Amino acid sequence: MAGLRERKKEQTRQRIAAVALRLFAERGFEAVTVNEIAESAEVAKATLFAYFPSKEALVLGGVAGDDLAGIAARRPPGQPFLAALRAYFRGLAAADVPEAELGALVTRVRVIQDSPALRAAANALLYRQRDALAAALAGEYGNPAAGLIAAQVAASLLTVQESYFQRLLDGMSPADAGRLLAREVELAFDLLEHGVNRLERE
Amino acid sequence: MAGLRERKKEQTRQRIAAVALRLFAERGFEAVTVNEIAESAEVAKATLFAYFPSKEALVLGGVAGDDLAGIAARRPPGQPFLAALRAYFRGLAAADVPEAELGALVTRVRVIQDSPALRAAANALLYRQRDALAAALAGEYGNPAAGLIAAQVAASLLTVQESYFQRLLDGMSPADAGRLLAREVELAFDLLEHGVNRLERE
DNA sequence: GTAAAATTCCATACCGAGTTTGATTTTAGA
DNA sequence: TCTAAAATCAAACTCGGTATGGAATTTTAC
Repeated sequence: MAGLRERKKEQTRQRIAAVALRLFAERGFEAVTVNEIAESAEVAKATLFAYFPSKEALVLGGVAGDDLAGIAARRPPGQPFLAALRAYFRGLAAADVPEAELGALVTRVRVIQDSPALRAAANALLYRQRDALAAALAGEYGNPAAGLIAAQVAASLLTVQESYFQRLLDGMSPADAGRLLAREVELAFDLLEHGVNRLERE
Repeated sequence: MAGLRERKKEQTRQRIAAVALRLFAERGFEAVTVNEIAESAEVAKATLFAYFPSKEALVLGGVAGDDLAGIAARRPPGQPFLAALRAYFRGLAAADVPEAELGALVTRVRVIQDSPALRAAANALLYRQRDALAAALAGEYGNPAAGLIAAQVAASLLTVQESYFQRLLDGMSPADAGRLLAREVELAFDLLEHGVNRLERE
């Protein structure tokens, strides 16, 4: 299976992505041209675009996002979908990031946040999540409601994620950021379940 | 004030936008080049880009979006902000689109919906709304909550708007679409105020 | 082990969006 | 009418991305 060809391809792919991320981190996404990346990675530009469909994909290529629709669809029968999602994100917040990966993660997040084009591309991933979740909920809630709920869920989770990453970028320790993340996850789901009115009363 | 200079600029601006929209409607956003548009409008490409910062702006230039933050900030004292927004959108849904503008509106919406690039650009406008609303609500709800609420509100209104436009594109009469829109506005705000749990009980 | 088939890679030329430049025209205002 | 500011223009340029056709490499079949 893993013939020479496959191995070399994987090496090349990773080399290109690593070179790109390093250059982006040094000088910013828009200030680096794909020609430079190709040159630094010692491939032709056409080869680079054979591995990655766009400049944005050099950074976002591996980012799949959370499979909201799948989590909702695979939940135990009888469990409300918001409870399933809450449990999933509670787990994510509790699992701390391995020290080894933290630096690379923060670098990548900083590169993304600093570039409007990358933020837009990341948002496009979210819109697909939203639509998939809406489809998964349509049977249960009917059609105008399912779309609204999915939109609110996706928007909430994006916001939670954004502020978590922002805290890491601001230099907060991963442990502290994780704790705040956990609280924000609970707040987000409370809000989704009970609405703004409930919040005001507290 | 409105000297010859200003009048000619306005004419040129509108001529460019009108030519662009016509070409986009005929052949699709990505199939028309800005060179063609400039040629058809009888201006140089550089002039076109002096009027519009991007190809997308040729379609979205006049679209400001609803000023969510302003509506929240200017509401009568004592009124909850969701009530103010609900009243505003209720008014929008009740006011029917003038027959004369309908064709142009539907054309523009179709062009936008048919183009990923334009949809992405339209979404970027929404993100600014979201952030402005979050800032306006920060004093009242504190910071993690205000961001979450603003995200839910913005996402909900986008969804409502999307399905309204979709119905117009599907050929539904503006009157019928308006009635459904009114119902969806109420649903969206009910959901925002009381959460998903309340919905399930109905 | 070797030849053919498939795949990968590269150099180059090309396209379209958007910017820059510097010259030319048009308008405003005295 | 004369001048200064503003608008327009053509042309060349940058950058992301695609197409092409051939060269190099790996796989596979014998």
